[in-house]
Amino acid sequence: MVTIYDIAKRAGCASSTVSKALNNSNQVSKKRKEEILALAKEMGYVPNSNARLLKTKNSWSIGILFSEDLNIGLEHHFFSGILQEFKSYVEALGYEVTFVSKKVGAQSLTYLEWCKYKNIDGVLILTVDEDDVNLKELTESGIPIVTVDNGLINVPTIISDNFQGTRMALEYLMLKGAKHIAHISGPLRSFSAKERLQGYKDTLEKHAIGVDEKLIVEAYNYDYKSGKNALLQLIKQNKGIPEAIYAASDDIALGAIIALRELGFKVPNDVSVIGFDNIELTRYTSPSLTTVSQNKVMIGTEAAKHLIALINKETHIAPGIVKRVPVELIIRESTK
Amino acid sequence: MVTIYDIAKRAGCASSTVSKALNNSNQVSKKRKEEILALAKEMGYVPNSNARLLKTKNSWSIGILFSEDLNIGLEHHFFSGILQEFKSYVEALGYEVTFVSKKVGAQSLTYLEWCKYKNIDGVLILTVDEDDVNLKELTESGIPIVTVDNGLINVPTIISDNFQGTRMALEYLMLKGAKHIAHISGPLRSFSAKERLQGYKDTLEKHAIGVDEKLIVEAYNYDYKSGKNALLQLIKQNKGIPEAIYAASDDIALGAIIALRELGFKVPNDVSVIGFDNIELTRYTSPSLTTVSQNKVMIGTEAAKHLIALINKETHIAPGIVKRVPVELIIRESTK
DNA sequence: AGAGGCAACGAAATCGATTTCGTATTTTTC
DNA sequence: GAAAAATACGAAATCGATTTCGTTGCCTCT
Repeated sequence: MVTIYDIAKRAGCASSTVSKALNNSNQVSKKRKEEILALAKEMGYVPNSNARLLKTKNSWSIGILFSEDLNIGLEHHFFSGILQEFKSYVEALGYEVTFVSKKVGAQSLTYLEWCKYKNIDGVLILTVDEDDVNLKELTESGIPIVTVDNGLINVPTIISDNFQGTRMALEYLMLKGAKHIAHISGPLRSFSAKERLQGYKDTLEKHAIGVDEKLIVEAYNYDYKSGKNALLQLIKQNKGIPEAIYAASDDIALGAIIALRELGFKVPNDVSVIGFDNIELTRYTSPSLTTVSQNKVMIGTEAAKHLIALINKETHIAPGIVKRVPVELIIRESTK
Repeated sequence: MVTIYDIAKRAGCASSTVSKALNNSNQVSKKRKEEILALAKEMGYVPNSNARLLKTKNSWSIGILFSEDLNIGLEHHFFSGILQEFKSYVEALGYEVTFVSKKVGAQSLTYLEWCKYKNIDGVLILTVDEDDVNLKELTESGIPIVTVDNGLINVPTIISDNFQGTRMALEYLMLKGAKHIAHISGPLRSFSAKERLQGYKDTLEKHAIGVDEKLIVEAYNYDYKSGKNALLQLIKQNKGIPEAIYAASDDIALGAIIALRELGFKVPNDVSVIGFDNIELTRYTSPSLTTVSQNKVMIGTEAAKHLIALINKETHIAPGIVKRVPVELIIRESTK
């Protein structure tokens, strides 16, 4: 490993001069600079981040909190899509993105300890167990943090406009003549699931339609199987199928459609179904799915922008929802 | 930030003693150790990774090379699934996982420079542009590296058994009576696509069936649209449809099925289709897809194991394929 | 009792950068 | 041409850990 001392020796100057030259300080003459830069290149010099950061602190690195304790992995297109955009944005600014861990070698650390240990500049919370005892310590530490699609107290949050999306979905179904619209909600430990359920109730109310609790079922998870089970439950509860179903996610909607098909019902002829997410494949299913599209690109980008602003102290920590990202209704074949 | 000096002051001893106590050295008495540990906890001491690594080198961190130059993002279930497993495995051992970048602040670096700068212990190459000029420099640097599903020269590779998978798919179709089996290959710049194409030719040969070039088309990408286009091309080339199609990925297969349906053909009655990957939703499509399942869990885990072994020098760098991960044929409704 | 060995600790060097401050040289100003 | 100011550089401190090596005191053994 070649160091600034090696360069200094060959250049016949002090290491401090080399450091200044490499940092383009105006305390060193143009001639010297060029000479030192050339030498550094020739000798294959690469700075040592540890030595540098020991002095300068700010690490140019951002931690991603992606807890696997929940059943949501990186495979989940929604989160991985957001992460992708977030990563692109911050990397272009010169930040490294790294996963927040709980261990270093044999030693266990809390999230906060790990972040301090690594001198992390900021954290994006993607998924996390809200009851994790170590979470609060982190969110109250003063380290810049943002989160997406989450109901974390005191953390700036970027989230889709679940109310607007729900309203658009329901009003579209109403426009097409549906009177009794069921809702398969997401698991209600999820913040977005709660918002969509609330949006469902609000919209019905707005249209002077009473909420029929029998028309609401909760899916156990955001996946196909839960969608299937929820649909069976829905039918049992109502002794038949409603005219239309608004599901809290595409996976749930697709699961419900499969179940409907197995029971001999036709979508959309017997029942219309709307999902939420607009995952890519919903264009290709049969029938293709009418759904509320979440803007992963914008969510990821806005999260990045906000976090960077916090890091640069261009904004202060405003707990709660700092940005509602608009959604879009994509009309396809699963609604008539 | 509390340092070992702060602790030393309160404990009435030297900083070196504190360091030894924290590292459980046997050069310090049990009584002192306990006293210092207690103080450290009370004072909220967290070590400084930069100071530590400056002396000790090994960083306990592993870089992920995930180039976005290709059209493959983190959303791609295959790669994100592998990453997920890899991450779990190495994090449990105390490694941090971080994305290899090309910038630090305003400064641009090559992959290798970045890894040296960060003192990275090892690298997993997930996706990368094989023609990137900076890639060779990295792979020849001597830093422990593994890659998956790739044809990188001189890099230990973990990959699915594409030959076995292809043979199983084709022999199943033959068993069901298909004589003329077409192949929609993946983009041939992809290593796996090449292997699957070769497997196709080998298997036909083994069964004394001549290879009909008209029955082979290359999809432009691993996605639905390319599958659709490839199918149209296939029909044009053959002035009709073959009895069966073996597609190099599920996305391609689904695209082909959509195209077939739009043209009025029934799957599997008019034509059988087999995919490759076993992405989760293929169980739920209509018809559900017969496919060759790739074992993402095993690929991710094996890649992790191999990289750790390289880091610990328990094995030496063996360029080329170090592990063929078995695949499995999942029979569903898209074949008759 | 004296030699040898061990346990427990501290002083100081070290890792590789950045940064402050002092000094010598050159340039500007009146 | 002398004083003032700007420029270019180096010495040394610093960041916060680890590690080597030397020193002390105490115990053991003959």
